[in-house]
Amino acid sequence: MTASRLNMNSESARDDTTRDPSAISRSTAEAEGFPNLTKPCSGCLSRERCRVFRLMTADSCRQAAAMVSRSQQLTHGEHLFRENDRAEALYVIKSGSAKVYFTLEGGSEQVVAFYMPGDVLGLDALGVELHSSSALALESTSVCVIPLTGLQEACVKISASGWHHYLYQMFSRELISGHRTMELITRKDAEAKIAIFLIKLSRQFKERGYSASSFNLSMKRSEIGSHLGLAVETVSRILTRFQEDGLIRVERRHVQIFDHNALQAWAGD
Amino acid sequence: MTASRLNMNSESARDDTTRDPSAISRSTAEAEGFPNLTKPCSGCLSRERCRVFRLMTADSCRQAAAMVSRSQQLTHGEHLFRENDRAEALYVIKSGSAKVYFTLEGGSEQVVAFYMPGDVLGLDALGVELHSSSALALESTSVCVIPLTGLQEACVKISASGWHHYLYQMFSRELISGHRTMELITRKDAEAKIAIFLIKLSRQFKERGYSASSFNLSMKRSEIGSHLGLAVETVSRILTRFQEDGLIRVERRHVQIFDHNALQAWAGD
DNA sequence: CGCACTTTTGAACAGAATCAAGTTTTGTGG
DNA sequence: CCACAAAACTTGATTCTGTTCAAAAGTGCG
Repeated sequence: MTASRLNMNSESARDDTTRDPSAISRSTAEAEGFPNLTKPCSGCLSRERCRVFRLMTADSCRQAAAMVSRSQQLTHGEHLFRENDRAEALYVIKSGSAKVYFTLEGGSEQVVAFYMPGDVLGLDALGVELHSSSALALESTSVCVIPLTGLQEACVKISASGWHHYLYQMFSRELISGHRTMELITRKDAEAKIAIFLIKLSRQFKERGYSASSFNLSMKRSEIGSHLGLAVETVSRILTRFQEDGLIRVERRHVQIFDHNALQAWAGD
Repeated sequence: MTASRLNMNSESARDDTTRDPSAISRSTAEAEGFPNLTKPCSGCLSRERCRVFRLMTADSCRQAAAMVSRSQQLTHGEHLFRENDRAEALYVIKSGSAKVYFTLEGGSEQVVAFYMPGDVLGLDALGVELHSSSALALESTSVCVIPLTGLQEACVKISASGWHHYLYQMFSRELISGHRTMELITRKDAEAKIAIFLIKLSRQFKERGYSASSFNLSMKRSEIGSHLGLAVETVSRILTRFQEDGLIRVERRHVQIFDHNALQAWAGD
């Protein structure tokens, strides 16, 4: 790797060396001497699903030790950061889930997105001083904290090895994801919103090695509603309707998907 | 300026030297020798409203010459880039306006945002290979093209002077702006959407030195509708209603705002 | 066990979409 | 430069989706 690559797709970013387990242990071995963590990421159970880790090549992985200072545990309902908090770190979810939201004038809240293991939180405050949104754990959640000071040092030290590029990639993905959410919200059809929401969740669980057809929602109906621009009652009603039609089974927070194709049909129109 | 600052608000980013005209000419004089443009930005009429320029300190301003390779003219309806185009540059609008949108399955389009002079387009593709959206000029528009290759070189050469920081700042602002748009779309009230839209436009014109109470819309009603999640007819109806109530006067694309407070009242609820 | 919160369900209402013309504007070619 | 066609905008009537209001049932936790 020669120079910072501003423009590169994820395929080419995944060097073979990153996928080679021996390369990883080599890099972690060389990381000795960094105070906070001697074996960066190597002990992390969520390593393979971590967006940051997946983007790293062996070269820059070596530097991760300087950045990943600590792991943080959150219980259900605890905040990772709040609106107007000073931005201090990026956070990668190791296990559990979180919602990012902000408070509207009326006191109600707008859920921007839900995040799962491997997802990165806090990008929206990387370039500005304060967080403009709040992040709250929806269940027992552990996150990997990457302090901005450490990130800054790492970026300067190894600016040639493309750390910035990883950040740009994360930013772009976040922007695109936001655009898709806009599309989702603007769809007039409530059935389509719910169908798309379920399909997206299903895909995300599958990507993380869990069942695509049986999973637990970590968010309340009202949070789903806030995210999709629907009233709680509508969310509830449509979930019930989908169940009555045999597409899914919902019991409290547990969801089973029986007819993925039918869901996709609802999503399509 | 010592090191890359990942976290800094816009106030501190605006060094006094940036605001000092003599410092600007000094830096542009030093830029001699760069092939493409001997006086970077100094001849640009939109310099003061350019988000990129405003973020630059005198130090990094000197490097702009290497990056700003050319100015590009677009006529009404011309594309700056399209979905799935290879990402090649960032674009700063010098004059005119543009919409960023993407096409939905049904063939309809989702307008992500409108952009005015000084705004930066193309960030969503900086970290990935392809544009996920299209950008189209809504009128005669001139843009400043910053090729990614040049940007890349500049970032490597002067990584210590904070160019990356400017990009992060732009990214964060873009993300936050997207979140606000989500809020706008989720508001159920069509009147509020239009009122907020008008107030935002008014503010943007004012920021750029134009009248806040009399301006021309560069977008069609249908584009406003697509952006706000409303049918064309609803946009038209509400504009008419606002006019009947004496809040505004709309004639084709020309808008006059008579009662800003009343608009704000509609926006609030 | 009781209280608070979440979820479900029902009924009525309201807001915005849709459908359907009609009007105005814009653009194009003769 | 005018005539004609296409696009953009407006206006009205109707329909319908999803909200709101209301209340009950289920769940969880101290």
